[in-house]
Amino acid sequence: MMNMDPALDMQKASQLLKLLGDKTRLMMMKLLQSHDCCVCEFVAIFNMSQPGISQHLRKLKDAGLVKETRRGQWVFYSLNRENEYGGFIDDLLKHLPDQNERFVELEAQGLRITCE
Amino acid sequence: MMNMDPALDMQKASQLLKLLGDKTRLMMMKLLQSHDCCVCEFVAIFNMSQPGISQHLRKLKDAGLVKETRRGQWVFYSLNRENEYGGFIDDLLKHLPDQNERFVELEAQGLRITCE
DNA sequence: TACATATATAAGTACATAATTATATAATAA
DNA sequence: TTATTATATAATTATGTACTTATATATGTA
Repeated sequence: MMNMDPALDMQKASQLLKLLGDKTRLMMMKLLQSHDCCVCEFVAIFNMSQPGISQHLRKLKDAGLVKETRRGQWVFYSLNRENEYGGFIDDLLKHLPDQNERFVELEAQGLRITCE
Repeated sequence: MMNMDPALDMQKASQLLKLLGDKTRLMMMKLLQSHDCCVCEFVAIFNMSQPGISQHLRKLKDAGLVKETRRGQWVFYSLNRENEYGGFIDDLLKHLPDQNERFVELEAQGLRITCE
């Protein structure tokens, strides 16, 4: 049978799984599947300090799973679709429950950043 | 879109990923996909003490991912195919490289336990 | 300019984790 | 029975991790 991730060895796979084996980071990835997010939105969603959020995002970025883009005073994070393990990650995330509700809540609180 | 694992919430998913985010346990699961294994075979495969192996197996068992069966003096471990998160686990493991080579090596060293 | 907002980094801390060695338990063989 | 093999558990230790608060940096605004 064809191996669809020839570069995904045990070492790399376990690193990725460890990274996603944290509830906050896993949910960040699921959220980013539907919307880009800035740091302050994550701070509003998770019950955690801003530095805590930034540190989780840094780990995801270091692993190549997300990208950051500054837009004005905000830094937006998005999935890195060019990541070589994207197929693995997608296959994993598709098993998780949709989190769009979180964005609806944000909107309701007026905390959604649109940033023209 | 249908969610195929209605019971797999973020909490549970991150627990499972953390469990598999260890190289030894991840490889154990991949090995068990093709062959049941007794503890001493794992000890021969991994460069780790016997208690270390037993402790990893315990965690996999506590999470319901594997089952144990005593056969004579050996305790064999196998995948728990009735596990409610089996679909998630399978989807994950299918991305990993086949490990049958390890069993070939074991056989060559005369360390494979067949246990009639 | 000075001030406010958004984000990142540094430092510290509590806790979790994965390994080890020592020991206990269970099955088998002599 | 005693000894041997296989496995599990207990105790310990070193390291890693996920937070926190404090501070630095960068952007935007008055």
